[in-house]
Amino acid sequence: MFIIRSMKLSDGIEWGIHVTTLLAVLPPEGALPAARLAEFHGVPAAYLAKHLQALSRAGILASIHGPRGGYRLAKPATEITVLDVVEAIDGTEPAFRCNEIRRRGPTAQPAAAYPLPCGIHRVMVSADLVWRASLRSVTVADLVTTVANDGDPAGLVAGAKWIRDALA
Amino acid sequence: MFIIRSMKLSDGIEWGIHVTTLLAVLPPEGALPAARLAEFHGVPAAYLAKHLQALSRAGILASIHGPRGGYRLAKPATEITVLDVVEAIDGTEPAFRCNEIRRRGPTAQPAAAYPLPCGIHRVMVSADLVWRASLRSVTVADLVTTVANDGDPAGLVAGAKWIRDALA
DNA sequence: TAGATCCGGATGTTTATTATCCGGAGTATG
DNA sequence: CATACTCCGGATAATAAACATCCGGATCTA
Ligand code: SF4
Ligand code: SF4
Repeated sequence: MFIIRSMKLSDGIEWGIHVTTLLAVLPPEGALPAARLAEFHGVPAAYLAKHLQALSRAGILASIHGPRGGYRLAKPATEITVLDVVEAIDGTEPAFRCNEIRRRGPTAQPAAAYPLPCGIHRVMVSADLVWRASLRSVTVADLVTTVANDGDPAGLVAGAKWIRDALA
Repeated sequence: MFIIRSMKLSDGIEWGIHVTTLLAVLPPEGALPAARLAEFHGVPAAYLAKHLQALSRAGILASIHGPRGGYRLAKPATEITVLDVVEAIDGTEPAFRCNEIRRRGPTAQPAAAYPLPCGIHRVMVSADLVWRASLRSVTVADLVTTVANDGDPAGLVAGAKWIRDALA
C-alpha cells in the first residue's frame, strides 16, 4: 500500500536556518556570497540562491552587490526568530487548507448557511498557531549559543577558519 | 518569482476527519459503505477508499464486509483524538526532516563528532511536539459537539435525513 | 571601466500527490 | 449454497509540486 507521505517542510527551510545561523557569527561588515554559502553547506548553489533571495525580500538578510559583496544579516540575530526564517521561505499559509467539503455533496446548503470556520477548521488553525508560537520563541541568536555549546570543537574550529578564509 | 509553497497537509486529512465525525453520529451497529461516504462529501470514491483503509488499519474505523456493511467507528468517539486521524492518514514522521547538511561541505567532521540532534533540529522537533499535543487535546466527540452547536440547523436536519436514508 | 555579485524570469527534471482500476477475499442474506 | 455486496491492496496513470539550472540584466566596488 504505502500511502503514508507525511506533511513535509521544504528542504530549503533547513538551508535557510543554517545559512542565517552561519551569517550570525560573521564579523560586522562581513558578507558571504551565495556561492560560498552553498559550498559550505554542500547544497546546489543555483537553488540555494533562490532561497537567499526570499530571505532578502523578507528583510532577514541584506544583499550587497559587487566585489566582496554577498549576504549578511539585515538586523541583529536577537531580532530574528526561527519562525521568521521559516515563513520567509515556506510562506505563511497554514498547513491545513480547508476545501470546504461540507459544502459539497447532496446535503449542501446555500453559502449563507456557513458562517465562519467550523469546529474542525478551528482545531487545525489552533494547532498551527501553537506550532508557529513555538518557532517564534527561539531566535537565531539562541541557535548560535546552542551550536557553540554542544557543537563538536574540531568542527567549530574548522568552521571558524573557513569563514576567515572566505572573508579574506 | 513565487517560490512560496508552504508546508501542506494532505487533502485526505480533511476527508478523514469529516468521515470520522460523520460516523460518530451513526446509531450503534450502523455502518456506511465507502461509496456513500464519498457521495456525501463529494469526493472521489476510489481515492477516499484508500484513506478509509488507512483509518481501518490504524484501528480507528472498523470495516464490515458484505451487504449492509461498510465502515463504523472501531471505538468510542471520546477515545479518538484528531491527532489519531491525522497520523493514521499522514504518518507520524515530523514535518522537519534533517538532511544533516552540517556533515557536508569542506568543514565536515567524522560521524562521531555529531552526537545527537543539534540545536536547530531540537527546535523543530519541539515545535512538532506542541503541534501534535494540540491536536491530541481534541477528540472526535468534541468535534461532534461543536458541529451540533454551531452548524447550520437546516444543514444538520438534511444531514440527519440523509444518514437515515443511507442506512435504510 | 572591469569584475563580481545579486535579481528574477524562463525552463527543464525529478518526485510526490492525487486518482483510477481490477482481481481477490470475506460476509450477510435469502 | 448461491449471490450480491463490500472491503482489501497491488498496479498503474494523470496531475501537481518540488527541486534544480541557466541566462540576461542591473547594481555595486575598486
Ligand atoms: S466543516 Fe470545517 S474543515 Fe470541513 S469543509 Fe467546512 S470549514 Fe472546512
Ligand atoms: S545542524 Fe541540526 S538541522 Fe543542521 S544538519 Fe545537523 S542535525 Fe540537521
